[in-house]
Amino acid sequence: MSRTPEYTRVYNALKNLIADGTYKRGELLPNETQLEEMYGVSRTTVRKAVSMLVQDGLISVRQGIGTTVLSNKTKQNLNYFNSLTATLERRGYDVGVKDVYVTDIAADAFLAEQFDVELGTKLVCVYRTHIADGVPVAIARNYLFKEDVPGMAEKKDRILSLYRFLKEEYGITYNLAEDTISACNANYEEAMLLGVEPGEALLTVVRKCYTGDKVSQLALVKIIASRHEFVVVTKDGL
Amino acid sequence: MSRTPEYTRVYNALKNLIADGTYKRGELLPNETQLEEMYGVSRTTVRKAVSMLVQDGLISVRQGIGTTVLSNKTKQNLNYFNSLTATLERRGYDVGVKDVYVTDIAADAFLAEQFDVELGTKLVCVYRTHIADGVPVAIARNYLFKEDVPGMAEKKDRILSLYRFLKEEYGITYNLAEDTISACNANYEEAMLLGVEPGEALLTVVRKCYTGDKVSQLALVKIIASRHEFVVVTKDGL
DNA sequence: CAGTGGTCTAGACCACACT
DNA sequence: GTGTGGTCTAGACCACTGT
Repeated sequence: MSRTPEYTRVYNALKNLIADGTYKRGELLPNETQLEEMYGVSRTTVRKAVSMLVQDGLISVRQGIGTTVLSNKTKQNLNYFNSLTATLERRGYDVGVKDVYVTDIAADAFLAEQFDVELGTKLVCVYRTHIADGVPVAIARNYLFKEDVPGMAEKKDRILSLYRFLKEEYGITYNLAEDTISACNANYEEAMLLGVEPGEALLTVVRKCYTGDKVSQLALVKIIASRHEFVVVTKDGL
Repeated sequence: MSRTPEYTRVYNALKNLIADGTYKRGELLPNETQLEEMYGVSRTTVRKAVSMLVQDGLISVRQGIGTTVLSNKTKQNLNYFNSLTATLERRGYDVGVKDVYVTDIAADAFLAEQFDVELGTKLVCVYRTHIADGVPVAIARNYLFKEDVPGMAEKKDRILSLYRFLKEEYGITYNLAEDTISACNANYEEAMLLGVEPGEALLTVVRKCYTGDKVSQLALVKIIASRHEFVVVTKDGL
């Protein structure tokens, strides 16, 4: 019961045992009672760790049968909310941004609705082009409340992962994100920035980040589809 | 403790109270102890129901503060795994399929790897064009094991929602799905089937459905991006 | 400080899958 | 029947937030 929860310890331990082949694909994990004993925790804690592995797509749990290993590859799936930078880094790319531009802006009708504020509310918009291994992969616009990030324009050169930057410089974190994923054809400007032909398919993500009950960041990201994909693991349902 | 779990009862009750405005946007829900008393259940059960509402994007939970209502709109988000048909129906479209074609096929290298079976394993492929309000929205290919769906070709006219069909005709259900979402430009054939220009952006979804630890269905779906989007709600993380 | 959610325990009984 | 995960309880203490 130290700083990190017990279920995190159990989760990491099991993830490692799956990664190193101690539990192989198609094999059953020890049952819940055995896991309780192995790690000296209660069933609640075991079940929390197991459900995290399910979210990772690493195991499958079936009542009456047991828990089987599906894969030994740690996947960078989007059930957790991660920045584009972090996702690309985990895939082994050398990640960077270029053409960072920070400007003040007043909320138009679209932004006012998204943030649920008055028209004209003072916002800051951060434009960036994401690079992986030297070539563009995505263009992003992030909108923030001006009052939340005083003096941001002067610090723009320090922005690589925006989420990390906001946390370190301003102590801003988010507890919930809602991603809306669709696609579009690149227009002329987007194509030039990304180095592709106009009309090429782009993945679009609109991300609303909540601090508490308030939308405190809105991100519009367009990603070259041939260089990126999202993985979502779901269970139950029809 | 009847057929439906208690947390489902609590979840639905709270969802209704949010939908009808008893708990309004920005307001706090009763705390966990109060909810225990209101519904006569333990804290574990309350927390399970609350976590389901978080997954729906309806509420936000903050330690030390409480549980606040974010929205009163029931969203059709993709944290639960649903068929395209079900999602479109919930949006109020009049849904159908056309050009259903069922054929036997032998696993090629790609399919053999996806299903983790030998090259040449006997599969069935179902081709369909999804229609909403009379116009095409998506084309889908679903691959199944031939042995799992004997005589399927003769029943093809009864397929509307494939998932419902498989459940009712063959008792097939899935306990896990892994969706990989990206985008592409429509080629000539796809454009003709969907009634769009070649090159138009399409959302692509590769869905692996698991029965236990085995991939038992693979779906390749291409959706007109301007008519569809995915919503994913996530919490925590960086 | 008081009040909130976050974590955890020990134990119980139910529902499902296989033999 | 036996063994698995699924649900649930009652209670405890920790960590964070605001006053």
